[in-house]
Amino acid sequence: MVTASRPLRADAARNREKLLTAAAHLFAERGLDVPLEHIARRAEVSIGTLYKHFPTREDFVAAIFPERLAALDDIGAKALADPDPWHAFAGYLDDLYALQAQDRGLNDVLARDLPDAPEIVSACHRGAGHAEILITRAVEAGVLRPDYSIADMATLTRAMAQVIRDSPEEWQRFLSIYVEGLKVNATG
Amino acid sequence: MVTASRPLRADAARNREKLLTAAAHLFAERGLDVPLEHIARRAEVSIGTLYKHFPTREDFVAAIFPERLAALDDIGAKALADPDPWHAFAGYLDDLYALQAQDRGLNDVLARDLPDAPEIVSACHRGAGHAEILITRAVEAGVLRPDYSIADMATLTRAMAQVIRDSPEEWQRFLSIYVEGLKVNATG
DNA sequence: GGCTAAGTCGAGGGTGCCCTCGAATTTTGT
DNA sequence: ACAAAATTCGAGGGCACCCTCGACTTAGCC
Repeated sequence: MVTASRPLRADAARNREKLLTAAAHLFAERGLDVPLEHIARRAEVSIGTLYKHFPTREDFVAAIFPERLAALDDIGAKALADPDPWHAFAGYLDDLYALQAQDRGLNDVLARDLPDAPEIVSACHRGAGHAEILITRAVEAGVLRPDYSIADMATLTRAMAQVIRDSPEEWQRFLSIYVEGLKVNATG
Repeated sequence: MVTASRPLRADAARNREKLLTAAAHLFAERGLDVPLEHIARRAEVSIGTLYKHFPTREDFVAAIFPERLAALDDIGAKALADPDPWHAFAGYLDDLYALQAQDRGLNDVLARDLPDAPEIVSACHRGAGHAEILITRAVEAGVLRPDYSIADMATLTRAMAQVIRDSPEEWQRFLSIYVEGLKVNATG
């Protein structure tokens, strides 16, 4: 399936690179919805060339985010290595949203249901896998409310995306209140 | 300032009414960003006539929402009448977001900083006044975490707006978790 | 009925974004 | 150095939305 197409011509490779870094910057600064024309301009390349290399916005997303989503695995690994189930779980949330807060584009990727690139989907699945384990552990240790689920985390993620967007200074406080509500001793 | 302009001609009054109800429905169903052309179409009135009556989108908002925001006062009054400070506070939040969940347009109005119509602003101020009292009461009763503020509620409102938008079945659960985190016994 | 002010209409101009396609240009292999 | 292949370019067509304006219609008054 994947045709091992002959290498790109020198100028094409250069332009592809320029487009990629332009898109990476603009996504991070302005989110996933930047006009493609802005990307082309910033890359100092014509709009036609942009479409030659990346026929759809999704192609940009697929090229840029899998690498960034690797950070998710790091965060997951770090949390899984933590022997304290509560600290592991809460730390995971902190790290996850800190990541989102740094990158408007990533924030969009994780908040939307949309992005369909298979590599993105699988990265999210891996992330959900880690989260699942962290949740189970914390529940079994009796420190996390027993009905907590991945679905709740998905909802939280969309809410956090919004909070990060409109008040980037307050997301930590907001999260800490929510997390407080998850502690098992709080139930009742 | 307010010129007591002579009464509208019959057809004009009729059209104004049609526009208002069309806008009210569309705002509630689709949110504040519906194309004005859709409102005109639904009202069976030309786009020119729409602009005659409501030169800006804000004019629609200003005409429609003050009435709906009256519900805020009811909710506030109900909560203030509740002798249990915790129940009053938590009930206020429940009622407020239930209101938002029923009306996509209202959800937008309360989530955005934008809408500048003076009547909207004052309704929100009144709402904030009630909330302030409820917070103070609950804090003084020792049931609400003492550092909780109106600013936190504003953040919550934006977060809830998002949750309501993309998972209308889950906002109650989400809110209940958050509120759990606010109980004073939960701190620590 | 007829006059006039008030109101209605919708074509059309403006903007911003999307995407395509053929002509012009550049790289690369010989 | 040259031709073929690959790539670039950007004008321009499409679409959705915004808003205006002058020609037409109608309500309301005598």
